[in-house]
Order: sequence, then structure tokens, then C-alpha cells
Amino acid sequence: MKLSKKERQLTLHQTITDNPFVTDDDLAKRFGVSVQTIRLDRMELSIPELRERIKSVAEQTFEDEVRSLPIDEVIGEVIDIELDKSGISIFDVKEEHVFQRNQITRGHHLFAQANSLAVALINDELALTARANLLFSKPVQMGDRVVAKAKVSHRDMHRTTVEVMSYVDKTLVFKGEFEMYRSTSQLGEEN
Amino acid sequence: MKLSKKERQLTLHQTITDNPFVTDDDLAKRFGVSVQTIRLDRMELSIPELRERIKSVAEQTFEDEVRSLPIDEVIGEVIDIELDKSGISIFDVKEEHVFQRNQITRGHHLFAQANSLAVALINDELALTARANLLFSKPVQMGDRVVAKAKVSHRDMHRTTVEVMSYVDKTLVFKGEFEMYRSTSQLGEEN
DNA sequence: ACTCCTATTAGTACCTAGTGCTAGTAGCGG
DNA sequence: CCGCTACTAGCACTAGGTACTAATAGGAGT
Repeated sequence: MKLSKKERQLTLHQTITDNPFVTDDDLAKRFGVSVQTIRLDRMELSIPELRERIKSVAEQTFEDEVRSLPIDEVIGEVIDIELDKSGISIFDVKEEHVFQRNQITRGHHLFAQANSLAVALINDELALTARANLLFSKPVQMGDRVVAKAKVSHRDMHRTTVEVMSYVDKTLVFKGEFEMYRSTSQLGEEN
Repeated sequence: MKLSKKERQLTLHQTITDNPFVTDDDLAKRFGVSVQTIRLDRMELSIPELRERIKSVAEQTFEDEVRSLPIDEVIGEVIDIELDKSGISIFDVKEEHVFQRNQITRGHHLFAQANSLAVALINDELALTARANLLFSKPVQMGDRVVAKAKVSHRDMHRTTVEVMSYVDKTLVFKGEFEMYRSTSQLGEEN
């Protein structure tokens, strides 16, 4: 059975947002309508064409010109980074991050945010965590926005120590000291 | 002054890698050569066309976005547990757990396995991690099966210390000491 | 001087995934 | 039957290419 216009447009929107790489032709076949109908739908919903969609996805990554480590492997959203120095990322706690029982964030998410920020900070091909020291100072609730601030505190040949402090509304909720291993010892200027 | 072919191709490669959004036309103007020359250069250097470049940048982001979601509930499979005493869980490292770049497991997955095993050990409504001390002694590769063995090492009123050792084929890859907080002090049996 | 070779340029046909526009049809309500 | 909405169809045109052929300029070798 065919969908109504409204239903189709809703589904269309969903389909495109969870796979922006789909063409009008694909969509037409999927919904059993003509390509023109799909185009009218996209216009009404102001959904740009395939190439523009792909481009904007690509631009998102690229705008944060941190080329040393793919920023997309970071848990949480990096909002500022200065390689080998400091960085900030934010992480919004949602339903899937908490214990159902008490709505408290599972520790490994806070660790993941802090650790991947520490990895991102290291301006190196190979950055691995060697050791870590963690303190979970206050439970984080669902809905909280966790701001992690990382700072490189020490460097020698192959080791870099990164200190990460995570806050919810100015309150420290997590503190971690990460000893990172890196393959090269480049201490001079980058680039 | 014009560049030689070799110089131009080197510069071209650099130009494209740090801005994949540039068209052949732009490049032709930038180097003062024809569009065809740029195309020959791209072929020799096997650099794909603009649209393909953009697409691959977009795909990277997209795959990782989808991938970073399932850091969900059960991390590792608990195969044996004795409450307040000891437990064992296994975790198979798959593609989504490693850095694309070097196929090494991201630290937070090892942490997540160990930490959630520690949580499971605590026989309490409210078990939270208060502090942790971690050592990542050896990189874990994709395809490895990580066996985590946890043991309660110390208890007092509200704190329980759990030691977790994770192995891949008898080799220690991770060691963690977790100081867990619990709400009740129940030392006797129950439920 | 003539030939061979490389580098470069020019131009054509074709492709994909569209936009923008005009026109036509099918079904339904008043 | 008129008008409306929803849908379909077709054409010209676009960007940013591929794939291919052909022409030209400047050297090096003999």
C-alpha cells in the first residue's frame, strides 16, 4: 500500500538524514513514485541535492582543521584544540549512557570522552594510552553536559602526560591523568 | 616563474590534500596551466576527481558517527561471577573497537569491559566507580579475545576495591584497580 | 635538417545527478 | 463540469568531471 504525501515526506526526511548518500532515483524506486515527485518533496522540505548533502557532511569534518588525528574518532564533540597543548570537548549525557536503575552516567563514558580527547591532543601518528589515574568525584546525571578540559602537563621522549578535568556546570565531576605513548619524539615546531 | 612538471605535481598533491574541495579549474588557474594538464597530473598521481574526494571525506565521518553510537550496554560477556568476590568476562575486539589507522583497540573499550565487570561484582543497588588506576601494558589488536579477571581485594564500610587483569592469550594487556563506592554496607548474605 | 619524445593544449562526445521550467493527467470535492 | 491537489513527463541546461583523439612546441640525438 502506498503512503500519503505527508507520510512519504516524513519517511523521506528520515531516510535522507540517516543516509545522506541516497540519490533521487533510489528514493523514487524505494517509494514507488517518480523522480519528479521526490524532487518536489525535497523542495518542500528544503532538503538539498545529493552533492550538496555530501559536501556539507565532508565540510563538517574538514572545517576543524585538525589533520593529525581524525577528530571523528573522538567521543564527545571537540570545540577547541591546540595540538600538544590543550583541548576542550563537550559530551551530552543521554539515555543510552546511564544506568537505568539510577540514571547515573556509566564511568566508561566519562573515561572515553577524556581519553579520546587526550589521544586527539597528541600530534602523532601513533598515540596510545599507557597508564591512567582516574577520579570520579561526583555522579553525572542524565541530561548533563560534560565539559572536558585537557592540558598537556609533561613531555619527554616518548611520553606525554595529559591532565583532563571534566565539569558539569563548573562542578568537577571527573579528573584523569593520562600517560600517553607516542612513536616519534618530535619536540620542535610542527608543520 | 613556472614550475617544472615534477614540482607542479608535488605541489598539486599537497594542495589537494590540504584542500580536497578544489576543482581542476581552480588548480589550472593557480598553476597557470590548462585544465587538461591538471587532469593528466591527477591521473599520474592517481588522485580522484573532486566529487569522489568529497564523498570519501564524507564517508569517513559518517561511518565513524554511526560507529561511535554502539558503546552501549553490555561490554563484554560475563561468563562467571561470584558476587563480592570475583568474576570473568570476555570481549572480542572487532572493527568498530579499533583505530582505523593502526588497528589497535581504543583504550576506553578495555576500560569499559573492566569497569563494567567491577560494577557487576558489587552486590548493591548503587555501585559507582570512585577512583581508578589503569595500566595498558600491551596494545590489543583487532580480532583478539580479551579475558578480564576481576577480584575483590579489599572492603570496608562503603568502599570496595576491585582488581581487574585482562589477558589476550595469557599475556597481560591491561590492569586496573577500581575503587568502588556502594550505598549500603551489607556484609552479610542477601538475595 | 630531420626525427623522436615529452609536455602541453584543444576539442569532442559522454556521464551523473541534479535545477528550472512547461505541460499534461488522474482523482476527488463542491 | 470546474477547480484543486498530487503526481508524472519531457526538455534545456549545469558543474565537474571521464575517455579519447589530435595538434603543437621545444629539445635531444644522430
